Amino acid sequence: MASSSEPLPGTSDLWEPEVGDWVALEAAARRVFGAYGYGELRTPIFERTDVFVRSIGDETEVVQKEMYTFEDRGGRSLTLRPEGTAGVIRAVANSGLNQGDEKRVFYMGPMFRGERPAAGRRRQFHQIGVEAVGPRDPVIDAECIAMFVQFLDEIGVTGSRVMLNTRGLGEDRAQVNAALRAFFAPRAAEMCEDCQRRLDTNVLRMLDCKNEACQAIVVDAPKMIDLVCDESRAFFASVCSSLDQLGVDYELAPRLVRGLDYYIHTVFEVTHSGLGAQDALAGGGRYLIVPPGANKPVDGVGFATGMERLLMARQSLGLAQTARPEADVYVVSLGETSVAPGLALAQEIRRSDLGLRVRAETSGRSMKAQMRTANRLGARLVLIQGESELAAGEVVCKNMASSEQVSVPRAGALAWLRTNA
RNA sequence: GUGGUUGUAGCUCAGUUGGUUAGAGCGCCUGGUUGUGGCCCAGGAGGUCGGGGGUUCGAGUCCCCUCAUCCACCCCA
Repeated sequence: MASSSEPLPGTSDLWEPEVGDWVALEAAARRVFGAYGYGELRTPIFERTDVFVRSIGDETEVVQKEMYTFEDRGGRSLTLRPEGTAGVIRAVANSGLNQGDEKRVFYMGPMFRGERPAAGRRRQFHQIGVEAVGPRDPVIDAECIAMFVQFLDEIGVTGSRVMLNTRGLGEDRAQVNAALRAFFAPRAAEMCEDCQRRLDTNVLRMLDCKNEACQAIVVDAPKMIDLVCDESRAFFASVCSSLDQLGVDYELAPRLVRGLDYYIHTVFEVTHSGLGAQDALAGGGRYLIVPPGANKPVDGVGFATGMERLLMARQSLGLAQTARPEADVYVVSLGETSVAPGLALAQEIRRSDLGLRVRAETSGRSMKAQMRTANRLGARLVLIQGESELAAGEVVCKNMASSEQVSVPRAGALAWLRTNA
């Protein structure tokens, strides 16, 4: 295929009618999240690099090898956002967050990670995310998950699973790591290379290694819930009971840890079997992030879901795409002198309150060619205004489905459309 | 970053052990109706066989390199 006109690897052009599916998804998100009192926030697509490094964690996979980072003309290091939370926290802090304030926001848009593309993984991908910033309240964690479940329900995605775990508080980290190291150290020799390295760099991650040999060992590893402090245990119990009350089904996933450093307490992932190797439909949890320029951390809970993956899930369920015709009305002109009047007629319809999508002949082709075009565009109605109609001050109005057509006075064309559209 | 897969017309794909001007279906255009679409019929346009190099009398077919696709690993949405 032609190479220079192709989009960059891991990116793509999105055309109708697929765009219609995306718009529908976005509309559903706005409706559902709005119903929970969340408002839309649009943050920049790039930020100072440290906005991401400091909140996501400089030891994480995302920061170490996946970010699109560049220098601007002033020599500042900037980065295309690899996820949404860091920017939202920066924006919330910038807008002023008083003690006791709660900011509920959602966002949607492109994110960028320099990974190798695969099923459900793109370099430019699109997330819809939600953040409740302010209170550290387990009920909000539960409500957040319930909200996403409702969203899935409304867009017809069935068969997903909610996986839930806790990471404990930051203060637990040293103790948790020590306990896990004590468990893994004697068995490290039997585990994969990555895990042997992780023993020193990131013990937590050993818990969700997918290597078979490692999994056999991990099964017997101490569970997070048993390693964290009493406060964390109580918090987690509260999240679970709230979910029960909200009627949300979930599964405990003792080995779920997630890849970003800012998480505390609740972490969750929603998986779906129709996605391929990357089976996460959404992921999120509670976090503690120090916004740039601040010295006090900000509490929050949220999640992000991948639009591409939501669409994949829908497709795996056989949910039809919403193909829609390109036009509702086509205006046919016959003869050079009738083209301009035809365009004027089209303009009149477009300016009316009918809300019809109108295409009109611009180059004076044969009637057959124009009718074919009208048919191809999916136009339900055709208005024919040739030279003889112009002379008589009339318009021939045709219903494509029934093939019936009538001649009406030019002034009555809009009225005909109103009753036949 | 590693491994595998695929790359022929706008789309989906054929293309026999390398052999003359590269094919089909769909789509598109024109005509069959001096002003009427869909169905049908006839005709037509459209291809640097992803790109570069090599082997050969001869390469879409074989070899090397490169680019891109899809998938998997890593990790994640």
